[in-house]
Amino acid sequence: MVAMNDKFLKPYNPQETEPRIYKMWEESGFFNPDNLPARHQEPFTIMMPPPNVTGILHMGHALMLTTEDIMIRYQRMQGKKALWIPGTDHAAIATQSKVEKEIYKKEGKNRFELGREELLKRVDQFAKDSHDTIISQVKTLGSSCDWSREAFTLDENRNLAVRTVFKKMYEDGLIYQGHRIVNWDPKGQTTISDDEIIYTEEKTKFYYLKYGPFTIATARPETKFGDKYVVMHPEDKRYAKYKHGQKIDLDWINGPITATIIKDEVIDMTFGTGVMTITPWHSKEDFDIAVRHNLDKEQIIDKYGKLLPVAGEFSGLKITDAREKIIEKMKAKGLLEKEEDYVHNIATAERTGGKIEPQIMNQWFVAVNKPFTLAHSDITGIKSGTKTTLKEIMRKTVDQGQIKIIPDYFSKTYFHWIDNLNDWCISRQIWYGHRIPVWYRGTEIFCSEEAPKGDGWVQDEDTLDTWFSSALWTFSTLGWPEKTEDLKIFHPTDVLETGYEIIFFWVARMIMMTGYNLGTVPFKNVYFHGTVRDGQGRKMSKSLGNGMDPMEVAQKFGTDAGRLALIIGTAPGTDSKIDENKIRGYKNFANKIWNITRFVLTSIESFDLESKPELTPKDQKILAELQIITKEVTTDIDEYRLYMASEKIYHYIWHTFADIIIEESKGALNGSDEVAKKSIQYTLYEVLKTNLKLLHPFMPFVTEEIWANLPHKNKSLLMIETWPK
RNA sequence: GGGCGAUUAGCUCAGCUGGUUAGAGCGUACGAUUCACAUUCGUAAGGUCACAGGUUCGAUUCCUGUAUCGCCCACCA
Repeated sequence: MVAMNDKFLKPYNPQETEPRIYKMWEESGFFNPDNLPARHQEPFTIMMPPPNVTGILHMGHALMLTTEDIMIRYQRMQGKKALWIPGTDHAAIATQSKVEKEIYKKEGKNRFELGREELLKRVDQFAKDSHDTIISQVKTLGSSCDWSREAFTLDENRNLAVRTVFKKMYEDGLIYQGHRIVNWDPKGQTTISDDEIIYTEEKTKFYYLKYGPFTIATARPETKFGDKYVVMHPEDKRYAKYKHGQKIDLDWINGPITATIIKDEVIDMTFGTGVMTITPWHSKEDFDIAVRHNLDKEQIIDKYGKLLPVAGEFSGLKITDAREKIIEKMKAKGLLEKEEDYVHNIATAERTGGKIEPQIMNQWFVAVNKPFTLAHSDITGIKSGTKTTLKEIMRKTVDQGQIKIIPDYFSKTYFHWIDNLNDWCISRQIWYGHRIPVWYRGTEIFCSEEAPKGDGWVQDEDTLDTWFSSALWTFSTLGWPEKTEDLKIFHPTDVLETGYEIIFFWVARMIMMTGYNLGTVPFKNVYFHGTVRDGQGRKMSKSLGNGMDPMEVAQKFGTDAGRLALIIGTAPGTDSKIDENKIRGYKNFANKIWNITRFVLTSIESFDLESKPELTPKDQKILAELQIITKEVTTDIDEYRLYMASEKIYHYIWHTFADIIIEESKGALNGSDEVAKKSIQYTLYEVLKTNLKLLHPFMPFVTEEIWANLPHKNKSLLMIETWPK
């Protein structure tokens, strides 16, 4: 006799169930692969892309965590030694600027008034609070990750990894210091990398200025004070009478100067007047021209965005204030020929919104094209002990198929980026982050993991780009540079699951750093998920007020429902839309399977679970079809088609199991044929059990709760049950 | 300016390597339901698979071009 738990008489209650089940999982210890039963030998690893400690999780995080949890739960049930390491990211600039803004709002102080030590104290506290919130949210979403191995990109172990890598690359000449043109953010008071720039359209004036016998066009007259080179294309017939290197005296903004003619092929003869003057200190293109012809470079704008003494009477003015005044003066001097309206893209800093002012500064860079010897290599196409470059590592690993990108078309984007890649500026003039492990004493310079002995050494003030430590994530989380057992077992990892928007920031740099430090790949597969949008396809944002809080979803509909709503219909790499109706549908589905269980358990009350009755042909057919579905679902998950797998299970449970199998079972259940009755009782229970297993990775809570209340003996937690064949 | 992707039922999308009547979910319409279901079940609605060519015995599915939309990259002074 089988007694049904009374709880099935009421509708499924996710709010009560989910926290209780999560606690049970945690206490079981099975999130940690070391505690799994002996059959779990072959490793399967995912490193969680660490959420920034800048706030709370959004639906994008929920999609990420759900996708990864499905993969991990599935592999765990497949008998893999499944490891999913969770963590958080200090997100240097993002976090510091957020805290800075708050302090300024409340106390009216900027970071320089506060001081390095005090600011770091505040940021640390903020990061800690934020971390705690995030962790509890990750748990609410059902993530079966190993909390005993949790990591933070700025903790001691990760810092050691960073220092170790820096030193090694410094000694290999792959990290170098140099006066080069960088993206300076006057608002954030730091450099940023090319990838942290966002271009926004700006309407402005385009001025045509008389420069001796020439007319030059510019949108930025305030940078023109020091311009003493005038550049044109060598084949431009209009200017054929001027010779390269020729000197010309002319009257400029603040009086007479001597200009030098430069001929260079980068000039576009069709744009403007085909002539331009250059400002090498504040323009990448101009800088390149200056380097090519060995020209002088002069700084015009300081790091606060103010004009330097070279601007004469305009010295000390902010560039925006100076512009009009300069134009007035030029007009008065008769140097302004005409002005036009003009729309162009200006570079702004992603985090602060500051207008980027290129500057020549002494910064640290990673050389991506410089050859070095890779001592040990498991990378296809690069032999151990041969010369290679970081760029080649990035290219070969994907090109040769050692890393598979899903969906495949993103590899095109990836290669395109690599082709245009320049050296990576890694130093930042902010305080929150990994401090550069370099010390100076007079003209001496010292780089190592630890500070040098002796007096008078001063450490470099700068910190590293946050992506530097992120780039080490797959191996720094496993204990590198120690040669740990974990590293041996779990690396390379199996899947990197992340958003396509960080393919360059993170994915490429992980490949580069892992190739360089370990001579291998960080992961075998990259799975990109898309952006989660609202029901109308708009990006969720605070200003639109259309954001959806995963915690509210969990509260209102249950995490399981939210998970399924995020996964079904979401092919890798494509954006997905989600609204409450969709989630409500899957909440009903959770209740549907709850009721199916109720029906099945009521129907088998007289059945002996230990027996294996003779099956009717009809029931044999049902079980055979179930096996086909099982195979299809398994293949879909193996090939990362989670959206298909989940939909198939959903469809099978609702429209085959409930609508057909159960409906048609009623006759036999209520009939007098004992053989048919026993047969369908057995079949119903088998179908239920298999479906719970198939559904578990997708809807872990409701399935585990039902499983716990099934009457058969010798069962373990559903999360470590064997995946059906 | 360069690159990538999308265009399939009212809406949101599937359709993997080309093949009999092109699918799902939601929505809509009608009907049935206190017999597992804070409901559920059944039935239905007639989409030139953006457009134009091509390859093929045969294309929504492959190729070329066009149009519209979206995303990414980019130093046009």
